[in-house]
Amino acid sequence: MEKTNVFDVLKERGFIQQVTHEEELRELLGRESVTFYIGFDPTADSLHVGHLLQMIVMAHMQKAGHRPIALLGGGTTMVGDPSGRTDMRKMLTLEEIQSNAEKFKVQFEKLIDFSDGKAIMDNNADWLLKLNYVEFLREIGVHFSVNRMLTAECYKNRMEKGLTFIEFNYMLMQAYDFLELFRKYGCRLQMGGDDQWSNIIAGVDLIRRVESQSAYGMTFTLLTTSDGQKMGKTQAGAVWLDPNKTSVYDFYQYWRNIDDADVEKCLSLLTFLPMEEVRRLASLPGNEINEAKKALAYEVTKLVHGEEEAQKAQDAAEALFGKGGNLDLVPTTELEKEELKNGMNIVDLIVSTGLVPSKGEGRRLINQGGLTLNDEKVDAIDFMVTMKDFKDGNLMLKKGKKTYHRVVLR
RNA sequence: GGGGAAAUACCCAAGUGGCCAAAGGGGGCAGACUGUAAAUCUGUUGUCUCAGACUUCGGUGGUUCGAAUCCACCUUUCCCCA
Repeated sequence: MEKTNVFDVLKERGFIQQVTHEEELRELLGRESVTFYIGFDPTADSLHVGHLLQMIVMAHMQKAGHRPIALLGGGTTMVGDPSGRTDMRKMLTLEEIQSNAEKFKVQFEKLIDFSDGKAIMDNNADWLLKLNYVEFLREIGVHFSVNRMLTAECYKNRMEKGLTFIEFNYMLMQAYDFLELFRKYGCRLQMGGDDQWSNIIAGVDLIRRVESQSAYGMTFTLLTTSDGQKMGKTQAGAVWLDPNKTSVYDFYQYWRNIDDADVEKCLSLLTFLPMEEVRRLASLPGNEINEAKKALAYEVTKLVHGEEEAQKAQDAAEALFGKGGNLDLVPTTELEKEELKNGMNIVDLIVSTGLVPSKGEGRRLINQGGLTLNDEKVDAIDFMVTMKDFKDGNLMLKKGKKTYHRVVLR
């Protein structure tokens, strides 16, 4: 059977947004093993859902026999990418950046096989931090036209809000990264989110100019909801891949609750389910679409947290919303028996579990009829919780329709 | 370097001496309707020992019985000129 070109796979699944030299690149990918890179700026101590998409692309590419380089932006983060934002990035210290980079590594390894040189991880701090300013300007700077840079999409909105010189340089640094990786590993292709387009073509042009060799760029669609919002944001902030920052249960629930309109997109971009299956699931009518959401939640959770955890999350969800099942992964707070001896005010309890951030909100929640304790609506803010409310040492709180929290006695 | 404008709650944005915990919108949360969806409608949205009290309008001082509102200085941002 003829091997499918990974280019076509990416295209069919809807990843590709923009490509340089489309025909040429497709042919190259079909012909030989290509080393490519995607950069990740360690601006936070965990990757999030937006990065997941990029990791999945790397995995698709690796499966097709290409060699990924996950480039940690230890150097570029010192400067800050102005693309896609209207304000300046917070400056991070070198220590913060390096510590974040370490955490990224662990998360990459879940999706990408770094054994036997099948994939590479590098950090641009290694070459960017020791650059000599004048040399850099003479070698790299000469190839950039400011006039042209100013017309780049990524600087457009910054022209109104203000752009500092340090950020303006980001593009040169990223272009230089590509050149460096080309020289070091023969890297021919840079991929990234669509907001990286300007930076990517800068690198492609630089290699073509300096080395007179062909280099390519490709961007993916940004993960957005049907109404154009960036996906992976909740009221509590980003959805993180680190289970300590976003619990596995919450992670599962995030996907389980995705809009109908976004199900197909997510399935095709964030899972490895075959496209026939994706289409079948996405076209389920009416409330059967929930099956697709379950599949999505399970698959994505499995990719990030492993099969066992995904199963537990699913069990927990079944237990809460359906019947039976294992409650292990439901968010839980432990309470000392001592603390309940004289009863505990319900408002204090929900604040201490983190279900609500303040007592004021707790009272409001109860007054509006939004709190349920063991399937019974709590109707008084002075309700006292006592030992009697625990069944087998368990007490189940529900905020609104679907936020559950378990309290167990120790 | 010179001139001008601005900083308000999660975000945008009104408010120019007491009636301001601060309009309006967005967002969030909850209720109804549902399919753990969307849309829609309703309520709510500083903190606390919620009757009442306390802390908020870039910062620090000042004027005043009383300041988000007036004054001084500081910080930051933007615009125009060089």
